[in-house]
Amino acid sequence: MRVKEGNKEADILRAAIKVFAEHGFHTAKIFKIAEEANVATGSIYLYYKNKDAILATIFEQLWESFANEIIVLHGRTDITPVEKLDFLIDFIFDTFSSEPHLAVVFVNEQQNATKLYGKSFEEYDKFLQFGEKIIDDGKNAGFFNPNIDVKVLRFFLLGGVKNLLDQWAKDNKTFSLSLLRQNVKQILKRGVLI
Amino acid sequence: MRVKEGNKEADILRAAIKVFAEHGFHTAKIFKIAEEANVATGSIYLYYKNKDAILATIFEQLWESFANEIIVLHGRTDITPVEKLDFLIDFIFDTFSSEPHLAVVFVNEQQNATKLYGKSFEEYDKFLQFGEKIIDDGKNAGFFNPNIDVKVLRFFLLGGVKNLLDQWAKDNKTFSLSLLRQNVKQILKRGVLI
DNA sequence: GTTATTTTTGAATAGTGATTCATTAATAAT
DNA sequence: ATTATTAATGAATCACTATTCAAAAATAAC
Repeated sequence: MRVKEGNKEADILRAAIKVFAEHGFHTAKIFKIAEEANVATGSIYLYYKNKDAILATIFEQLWESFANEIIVLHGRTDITPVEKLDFLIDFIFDTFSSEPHLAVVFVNEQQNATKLYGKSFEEYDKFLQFGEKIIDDGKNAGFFNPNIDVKVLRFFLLGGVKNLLDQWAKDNKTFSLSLLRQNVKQILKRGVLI
Repeated sequence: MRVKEGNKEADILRAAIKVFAEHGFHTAKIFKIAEEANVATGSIYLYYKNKDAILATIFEQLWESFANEIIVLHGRTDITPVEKLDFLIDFIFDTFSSEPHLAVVFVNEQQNATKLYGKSFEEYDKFLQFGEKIIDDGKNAGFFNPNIDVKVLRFFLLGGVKNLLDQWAKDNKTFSLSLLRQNVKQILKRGVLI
């Protein structure tokens, strides 16, 4: 009996992230992903049902990781809601700075991914839900301005961070990510006025 | 001699914005756009070279409008840089709230549009460039915090607003846009802390 | 009413690339 | 060494849809 060597499933996913980032989901060729993963075209279908399933897996894993992190943060009692937001921003920046291709896919292919069913929705919803809780806690504890709508903050922050990371990844990482995240935290907390 | 009736070119563009918003650029069918515009499939090619060209035109027109607005704002001497930012946010919100489909296309198809050459780059660059100028002016005049990187602010703000509008459009416009824009302005200026 | 000119149509074409599957390769078991 | 079983291959298939273009329709000019 023959046995599997290496981890082709992971190789393919890694390759797909790269190719999706470079070409976009729809213009990315399965052939190119196979090449990048050092497998034959057909092998991809041994590990993934089809092209859509590859994208779905990328988002599933990503949102799962984000949801897990935010749930842990929400549960902590040793830090304030303000610090929780800080750590969340750190986590997002850390994730994408170690995988720039993933940042690009995350920003550009959400729409395509949204069309596919599955676990990704659950985890994404969880992420939003606990983000909302942290902000509500922050309001109740008197840290955050109660006039600011929680949905607005949630989407504005997420969208702003996503766009920044996308630009950073496309700009070949020329500007410093740590400056970037400092700035985001500052804008968020204090605004831009003197 | 036969003469053109109506404005098919504009009809097609309008239809394309709708179909692109609903299905995404790559899964949008030319046939569907034609149907939506009440023309035959082939007629589309009398007015646009190909599918790409339709998307390019959408972005060209949009960025041209944004660039024009920001240039006028930048030139005004009767308002402060803070007010200029305010008005810019208003302009963006006004544009997209009157055309929700356009908001969705704008958010999701930028990557596809970026691949196409042409005027759109120029106008987009102009937009960013004058945005930068307004912020620099604001720093020099002592309104804005000089520690905040102008590129960060620019992309963060743009990304945040884009994401908000996208959610708003997809959410069938259930929440109030004017609340939304108030919140954005407030977060931007004062942050979220009390 | 006929002709000339321009617009519009929509079925046929043609290119593309995702997916399949018959074949080959590799290893384990005996 | 042989057989059984699973992994991997990649050329062939097949579905899909953007684009083309020959024909039809509409109007203007006379």
